[in-house]
Amino acid sequence: MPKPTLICIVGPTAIGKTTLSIAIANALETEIISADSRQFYKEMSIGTAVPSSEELAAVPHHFIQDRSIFDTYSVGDFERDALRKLEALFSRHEYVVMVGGSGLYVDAVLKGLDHFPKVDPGIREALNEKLDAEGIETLQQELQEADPTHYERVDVQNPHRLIRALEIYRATGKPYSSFLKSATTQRSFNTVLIGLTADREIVYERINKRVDIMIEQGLIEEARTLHQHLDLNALQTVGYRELFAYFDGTLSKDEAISEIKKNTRRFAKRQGTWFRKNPDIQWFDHSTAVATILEFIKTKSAQ
RNA sequence: GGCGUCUUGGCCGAGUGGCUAGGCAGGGCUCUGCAAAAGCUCGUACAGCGGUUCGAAUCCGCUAGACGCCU
Repeated sequence: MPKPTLICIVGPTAIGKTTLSIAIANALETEIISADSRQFYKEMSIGTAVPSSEELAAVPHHFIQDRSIFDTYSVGDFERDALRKLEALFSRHEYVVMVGGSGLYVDAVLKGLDHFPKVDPGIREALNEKLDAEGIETLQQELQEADPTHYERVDVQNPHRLIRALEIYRATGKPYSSFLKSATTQRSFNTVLIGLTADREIVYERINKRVDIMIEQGLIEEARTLHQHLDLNALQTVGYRELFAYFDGTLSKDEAISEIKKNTRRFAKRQGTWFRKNPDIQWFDHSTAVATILEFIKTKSAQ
């Protein structure tokens, strides 16, 4: 029996991934797994541009708004859940489509992460407090002593990276670097990676337009209901934080909206940086006919 | 037509003879459980031409453009 195929669609935000994924899933009579780190949350819809109810009705979707902003969820959880889901789906489908703009989440499913133990959230809290109270130097110092190998490699200016390495060390007593196996994980499925792209100006235009539409659809009202939860990780999200700043009086409404556009543009740029370095991606212009892409998928998966 | 003021990188903006402000926008990049996060990094521009000077964005002249006032 041949290996099943995971068709993975990536690309910058607002390029049209959702539409393409539905067309392809439809043509192949299969289902869609979302690899979007913000569309998991049921409390957010407008700002995360989740598929519309018509789109969701057209093709079964997974990992769309299936948990709450109050849950803690990370790439590791997603890798595990997605693989389990894929196994189930591949028992009835030859193809499954995965779409998403979250590079790390996509890579977790495709290439796998090394296994790290669960860390008590209190440890991270303590590290964050240490950062606030004593500054980043103290974290750098601690890591230099605990894990000189990783200290050499990590971006020591980046508190997130420092804290991750230290929380593993504090939780296990073993250096973060000792968990890195960097062995390429074998998957039980083949992968066809499709990147959607367009000239920068076009992407930016689409982003600007989409933000205006989100505002028309009631993003401000949606954000207002979530304002009280602004500290939650799920709400460290473009489109919400800027509006929280507006509610708090730091920004005017118009400023908040143009900040959302700017931050979304920057996000798209970072997505580009991430995906560009993956040589396995076959890029298509966003105007490419679905039939052309389907043909590519068929040829590629037959190899 | 006359007189005066102004002209700095995509934008804003400091700088009044030597030591290449700064901000924003934009670009490039990093990345193994906070990832729509977090972090790193990149700009020798002074309207044009000529002159003074060892040396000019800074001084002088002409030209062009903008603005203002006068006739």
